[in-house]
Amino acid sequence: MDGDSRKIPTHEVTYARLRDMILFGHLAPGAAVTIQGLVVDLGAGMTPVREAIRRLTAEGALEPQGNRRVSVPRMSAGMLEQVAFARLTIEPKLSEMAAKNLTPELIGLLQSLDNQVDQAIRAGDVPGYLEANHAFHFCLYEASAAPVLVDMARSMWLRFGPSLRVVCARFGRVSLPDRHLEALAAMRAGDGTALRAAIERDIAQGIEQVQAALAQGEI
Amino acid sequence: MDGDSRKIPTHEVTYARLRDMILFGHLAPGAAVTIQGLVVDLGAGMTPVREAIRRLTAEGALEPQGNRRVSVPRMSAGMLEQVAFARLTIEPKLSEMAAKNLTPELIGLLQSLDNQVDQAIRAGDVPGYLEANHAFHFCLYEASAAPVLVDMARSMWLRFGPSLRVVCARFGRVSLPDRHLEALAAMRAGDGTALRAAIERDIAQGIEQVQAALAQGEI
DNA sequence: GCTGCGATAATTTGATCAAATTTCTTGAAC
DNA sequence: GTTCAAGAAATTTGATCAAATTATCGCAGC
Repeated sequence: MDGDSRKIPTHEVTYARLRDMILFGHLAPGAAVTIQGLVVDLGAGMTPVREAIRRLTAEGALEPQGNRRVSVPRMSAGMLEQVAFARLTIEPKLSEMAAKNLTPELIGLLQSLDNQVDQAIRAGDVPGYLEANHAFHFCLYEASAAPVLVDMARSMWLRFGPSLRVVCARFGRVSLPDRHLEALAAMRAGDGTALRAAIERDIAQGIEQVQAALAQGEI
Repeated sequence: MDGDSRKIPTHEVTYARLRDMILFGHLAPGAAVTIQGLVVDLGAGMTPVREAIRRLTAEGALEPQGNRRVSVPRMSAGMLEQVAFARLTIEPKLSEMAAKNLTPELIGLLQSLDNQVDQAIRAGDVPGYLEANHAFHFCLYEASAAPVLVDMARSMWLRFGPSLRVVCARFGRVSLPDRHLEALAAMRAGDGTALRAAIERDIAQGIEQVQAALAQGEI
């Protein structure tokens, strides 16, 4: 029962939980992240919490404030520009590399993940949308067999995460044409170049959302 | 006043020391990195050592072995390809961005760092060369005011580090034309495009060194 | 406005527990 | 009698926790 929950160490679980909180916009930009706070909230010991915070700080998901405090970074225009450049460089490349390794089974899995994305959008289920969208992208990227570049993409998504909560607030106002359909069509056709282009447009669209929110001072 | 030795926390110092050991090729690829070993070697407590290892693992500088041990990653052809792509994407971009912010004082500092590089090469001082070369590149990159991309570059250099010890063994056999001179000339001329090109060639040259060593089974 | 005091939180240590690896032993088969 | 292998003890190393220490911040008093 709880014997197998013992298999996976506490600091890994704690890391995963804190990471997902950041990744899916549950933590506001600028919010303080304290060790003792997380010890209480997550019910973990001090050492696992420390490690989770350190790891995420190293990944750029959290920001040291100088005076040994840590907080969720605020997005600025400059940061967004850098993240946009990195994402638009790395992720299309990953897509193209993945195209060579896609099997019918994997494409089927990606299709079902995209169905979950659509379903979440129709249901207005924002957390569900974010998780399914993340799963879709990284399921594809991991097929690239390029762990170094996937790590870089993960870091960029973590820097993006806190801003998602404001983008979510725009959901009602802005339509989201689904680039994933183009991507899936390219996968089935075995067309790496088209897949790359579809992913590139998908990313550019997401970045524009955040850029617009930023310009309107919603972040 | 001199209480500043206590100002900077132990885990930061420990992190910096371990990072430099990796960055400058003092640790062999595949070598085991144990907490207790570092506790003895670095004379630090267990918690600071743990944190240093976690941070560096998150940065890709160390590799978990599955059975909760960590080791220095071995470079493979696939890894090298990914690191090469990332470096050749990020670092020329950083150079071009930095070009806009270079002051005469900064160019002077970079010139003196390059002098240290030359001096170390002439003296056959390998550690000195590695440190000065690193300082030159990141002094330039930090002028870009793009901390996100600089972090990515740092991570790539850390993945490169362990391979440097074998590249160093080739020093006697291979000549190293100095691309830094072209870079410095471009800086003085205020030519961002030329600076970008010079740095790109410098990086490509370094990668070719490792590629050649890898092909000959020296790693 | 500056200084010292108290509260809060981070840092660090050392001890203890758990997991994994290595080594040693034992027993059976040839 | 020798060899090999399975299993158990011992050692090494990692994980977690709780207590003691130290730094930082806010606030009162001068």
